[in-house]
Amino acid sequence: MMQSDDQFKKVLSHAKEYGFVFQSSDIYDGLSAVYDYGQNGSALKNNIRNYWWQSMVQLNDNIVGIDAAIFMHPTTWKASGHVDAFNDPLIDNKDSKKRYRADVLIEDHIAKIEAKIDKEVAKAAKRFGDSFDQDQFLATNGRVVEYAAKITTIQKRLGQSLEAEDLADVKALIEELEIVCPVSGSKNWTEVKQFNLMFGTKLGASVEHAMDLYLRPETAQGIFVNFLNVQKSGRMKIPFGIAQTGKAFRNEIVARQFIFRMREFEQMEMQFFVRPGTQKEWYETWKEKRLNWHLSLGIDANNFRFHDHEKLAHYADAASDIEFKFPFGFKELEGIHSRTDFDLSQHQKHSGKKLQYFDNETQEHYVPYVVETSIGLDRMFLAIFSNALQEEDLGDGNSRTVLKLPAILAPTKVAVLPLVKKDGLPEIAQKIVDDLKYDCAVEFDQKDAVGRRYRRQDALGTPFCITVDHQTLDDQTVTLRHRDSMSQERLPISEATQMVIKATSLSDWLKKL
RNA sequence: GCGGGAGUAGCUCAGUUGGUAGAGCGUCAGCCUUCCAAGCUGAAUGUCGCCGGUUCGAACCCGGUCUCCCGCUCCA
Repeated sequence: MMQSDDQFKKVLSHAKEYGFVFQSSDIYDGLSAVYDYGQNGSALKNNIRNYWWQSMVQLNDNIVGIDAAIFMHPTTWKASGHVDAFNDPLIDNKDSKKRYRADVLIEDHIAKIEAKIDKEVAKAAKRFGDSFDQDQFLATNGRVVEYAAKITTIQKRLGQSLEAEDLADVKALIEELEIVCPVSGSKNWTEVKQFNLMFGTKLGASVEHAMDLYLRPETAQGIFVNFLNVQKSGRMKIPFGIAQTGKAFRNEIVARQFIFRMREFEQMEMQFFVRPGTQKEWYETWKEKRLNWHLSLGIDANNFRFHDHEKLAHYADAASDIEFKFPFGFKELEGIHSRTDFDLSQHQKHSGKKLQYFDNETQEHYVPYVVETSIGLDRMFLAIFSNALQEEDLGDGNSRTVLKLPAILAPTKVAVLPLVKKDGLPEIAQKIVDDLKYDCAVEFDQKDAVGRRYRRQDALGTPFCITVDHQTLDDQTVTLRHRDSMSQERLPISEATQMVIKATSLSDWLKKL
């Protein structure tokens, strides 16, 4: 645990020191749970996004990409369920310091009353034996009728209070029912507070004509509302997928752990539309495909595990997370969910537009089922970055800090270094840089001893260094130095540059998928 | 949001009972010319997170506030 904390701290300070991640609005003391990507971080993030996009959209001829707007029609969020589900009345117990959803607390109380009714019924059934008429008993037994009436009253009042957003009355109800905290047993409650997980804003310049909008809390809905547009204009045949990357926003009560849980974050999602009844096999297929994608980046398989959900959200018939071993433990990196036809059906209902597909094979219309893969780009960044950052013991009493990023993801692919700053070596090195920059991200560095420059590039994750020395003047060869092994090989300039270009181009990596 | 810890140079951190700031590394300029961070010379960088209070005087004491870390809580 201690070790993990230390590792996490190193990740934080390394990210800042080497221009990967800065806190947002740093000079104004920062903004809670919002981060900016720096010169190297944005390059790494773009590379991750690009690798995902290529392996989804380019490699699969039945998956296409879109880029939907962040603003969406407000009804979208009613249909998706976010307006209700992302709106929780919460209450704290001052003694146990535990937080509860106020409505759940009251519903638990109702469940206790229901348990009492069940008990009465059971007792009566035992007493009367075969002649017991349960319906009649429920309607006539004084105690049971009283309980039932009480439940109805509570439910009605809770419903009215929540509907009117009368939070004071919700608290009053909790007090009147003498609900105690399950942990402390006390009735020492705070006020009920409303937490809305969606960010609201206004469309329209004048206040009276403004329309309430939300910043999207997930990108998936942009895909669902465009289902028919894409299917028809792209002549897509089921099964097919729509991929999208983009920002989403959640007003988290608590956002922590660096870029793991941010208020503004980026998702990479693919919604795969399938014939009803085939969702299970597609779900399994995508679980496997997605894990393979992660493994293709060369990260140890022991850092990944599946976590199958036992408690499913109301829209899902299967759900699993790919968890990654972050410095603070195994946490969700990607979700693979079988979402049934819930989303499309909901949008069909709320919009009044048919969102159906005619299947020529089966000669029938249906609302497709959806298998979703949804990964957090920022989480992927953190996974890659924290896994790559290593303090390596060189065995001779020295150690080095090295960022072992997959070559295709590294912000800079190669640094070109003149061994010394004279004798025309810098000019040759600069020439190599100028030739290489059309093919990959390349850097020039002539400051300090060459060993120190190697270490600097190690810390930035640059996979290759090309060093120009005096021999280069004679025979046009250079030293190609490899980041991970620290080994060197002597090669003609053109061979060295071709090797770098090949090792850092996507195609060889994509072929492994 | 609650509880605990923390905030001093780019990074890691010192700073004695209150007397207006230091180190190492890094950065920059120059010298040296050497294939794995440690040679030489010189330099820059802080309103000690912010605001207020106590005091002749605050990095230090007190209050508030912002931010970060840990635990709870929440997590489609």
